Amino acid sequence: MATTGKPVSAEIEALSVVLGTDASKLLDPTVAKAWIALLTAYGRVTRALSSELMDSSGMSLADFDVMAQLVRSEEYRLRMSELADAALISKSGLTRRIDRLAVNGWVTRRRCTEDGRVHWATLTPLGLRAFKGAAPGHLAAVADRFGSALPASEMERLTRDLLKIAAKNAEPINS
Amino acid sequence: MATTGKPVSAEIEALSVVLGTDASKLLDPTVAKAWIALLTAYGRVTRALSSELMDSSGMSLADFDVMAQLVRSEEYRLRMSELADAALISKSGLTRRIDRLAVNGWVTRRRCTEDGRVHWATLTPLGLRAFKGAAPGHLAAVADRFGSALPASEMERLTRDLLKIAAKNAEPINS
DNA sequence: CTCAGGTAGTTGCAGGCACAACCATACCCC
DNA sequence: GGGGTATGGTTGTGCCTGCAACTACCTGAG
Repeated sequence: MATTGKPVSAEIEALSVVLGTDASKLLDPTVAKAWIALLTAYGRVTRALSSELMDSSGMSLADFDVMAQLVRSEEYRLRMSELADAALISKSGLTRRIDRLAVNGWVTRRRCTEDGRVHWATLTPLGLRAFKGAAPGHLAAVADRFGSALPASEMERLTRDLLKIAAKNAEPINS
Repeated sequence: MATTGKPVSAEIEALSVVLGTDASKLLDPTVAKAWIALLTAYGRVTRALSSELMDSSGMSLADFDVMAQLVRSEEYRLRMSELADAALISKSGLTRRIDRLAVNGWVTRRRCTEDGRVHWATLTPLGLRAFKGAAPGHLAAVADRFGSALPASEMERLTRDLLKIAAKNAEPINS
């Protein structure tokens, strides 16, 4: 997902005066702190990973995600919409991403002969090589910047908590 | 990245085949799961909050952050660079954001008389009213979508873990 | 056979982000 | 004072995002 850092939210404390009501009734300070921590951690890690990957391999984080999905697919190919769902981006976003990947020669787009609406995005041998070149460094960077911060047991708990949050907000990207 | 519903272990396996080495040596599956959970949770929550805030108050998440910083400031004003640091965005990003906020009449930008390099961004009465109108709903949305997913003790642990991750990646946005 | 309705994908548009180069001002030191 | 250097902001560029409107195509009901 993506890429460059998104906005980071501000402190929510000290708003009580302005709002005229006790802001802590609107948002528990404990929650506010956690929220800011999430935004900060996400922003810093993704910013760093994104620029490292771009520098080392010339691909964006989103490029990597898309190619990773193709790598794990049957025959290195997926339909556009499957791919969009798998990479958690919008259909239009994927169209443009595939455009760029195609320019690099990393992916081809071909119309499906059986169903003319469908287009297959297929990883090329060149794309596979690019991915192989990028993956070790990128995975190591994730391990370093994110994975090494917590012991395994804590990491598992973090995962459970984050998935609970994600589950509370389950809405498909592409409606 | 990849946030499919499929198990991460499968992903690691597929990568192992392609990479020719054991991918789990590059990235522990536990870490991979946590990383994907982080991306998913962040993406879903921010997307939802962003569109809710935009629909209800016509401001972006980043607009809200910037205005929140001004609200908590002395005399509702900050220098551009202070504000950029506080809102965790780049200087250029802030310049353009203030442009837009100024068009709405929510913020003014004035040159400092004592130091001609400095510009003060000041929240207008109109901006304050807009913020007051937006804040309760937005804070409630954060509480609902994020805060209600975990009990307080778990939320505190989550905060600690996320801050550890953030600390591992401490790099200023504006160099 | 045909036409309405659904599905797959692309495009127009509006915006968001950061980096690097750039301009203006201030400051300091000779 | 004049020139080098640091600081504060803005601009140029390029990439990213998603929604809504649109085209192309398939499919099932009549």
